[in-house]
Amino acid sequence: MSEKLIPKPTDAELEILQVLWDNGPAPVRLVNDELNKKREVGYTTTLKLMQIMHDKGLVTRNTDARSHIYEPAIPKGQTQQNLLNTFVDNVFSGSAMNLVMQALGNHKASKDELDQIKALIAKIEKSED
Amino acid sequence: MSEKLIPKPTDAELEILQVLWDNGPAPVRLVNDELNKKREVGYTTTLKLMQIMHDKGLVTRNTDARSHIYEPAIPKGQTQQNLLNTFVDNVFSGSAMNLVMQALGNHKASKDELDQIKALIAKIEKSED
DNA sequence: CCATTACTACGAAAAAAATCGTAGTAAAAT
DNA sequence: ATTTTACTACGATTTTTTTCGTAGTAATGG
Repeated sequence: MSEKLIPKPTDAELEILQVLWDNGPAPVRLVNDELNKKREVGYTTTLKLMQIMHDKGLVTRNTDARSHIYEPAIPKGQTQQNLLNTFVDNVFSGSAMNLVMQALGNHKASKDELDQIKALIAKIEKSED
Repeated sequence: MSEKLIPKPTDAELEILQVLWDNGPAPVRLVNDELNKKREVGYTTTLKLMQIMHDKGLVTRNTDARSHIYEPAIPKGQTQQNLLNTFVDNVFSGSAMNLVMQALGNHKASKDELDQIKALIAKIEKSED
């Protein structure tokens, strides 16, 4: 028991998680450098955020070395799924299908991608018999 | 010039927009009643938010009658699309297909829904020749 | 009429999120 | 060994979002 509830990451926190997912475990310096490729952020801002994320349980860290190494506490896919569920509720009144239709309709998908989706659908249909 | 940029609605603002989209143009009272079916919110809170939304250009209003009638300034589908784009960028690194796959994979879709998607895909494929 | 009710306007407080400066200290460089 | 550099810690500020109280006023009912 005492399952600690890990909160939904905020937008700024999500940016940091993206860097960690893409680059693997990393120190603040690297994360901050990555963020600064997109927009200007102070080092201590990033540091503070990552410390907060650690408090919240969004990341774990190894403090053996002087520069602490952070990594996501929750796998990318699972976090995406959580955020997706909330988003579907908030924006599409809970209808994932509406979201899919809208996403499919407005982003142009390549033939490969469409094939992938068809394959996935086929798989779902098969497993549902 | 001076194209007024309409900002992304916040979460609380989105709840209000949902009510307006579902119910059509409505006064604050109705919106607040609807919100209170889900959670407790004070009337003046809702009023203030809707006034702010009006300032931001998210809603228009008719002030002829004593109780002002609000309506969304932007159609539901377009707002959903905007939010979807931001969400895809933030959470799926810009890949709408990844999002679709995840949404399809984890929400169980009914046969009808899958058929709808297949039809949509077929349509997309046809139009792409 | 007068009292009650139902609105809007608006300031301001409370809460949540993001940003940064300063202090302290270990490591590295000279 | 002294200076410079590179970190963490942490308080505090700023910005954004959400919430609400109070005041003023038009409409409504008795």
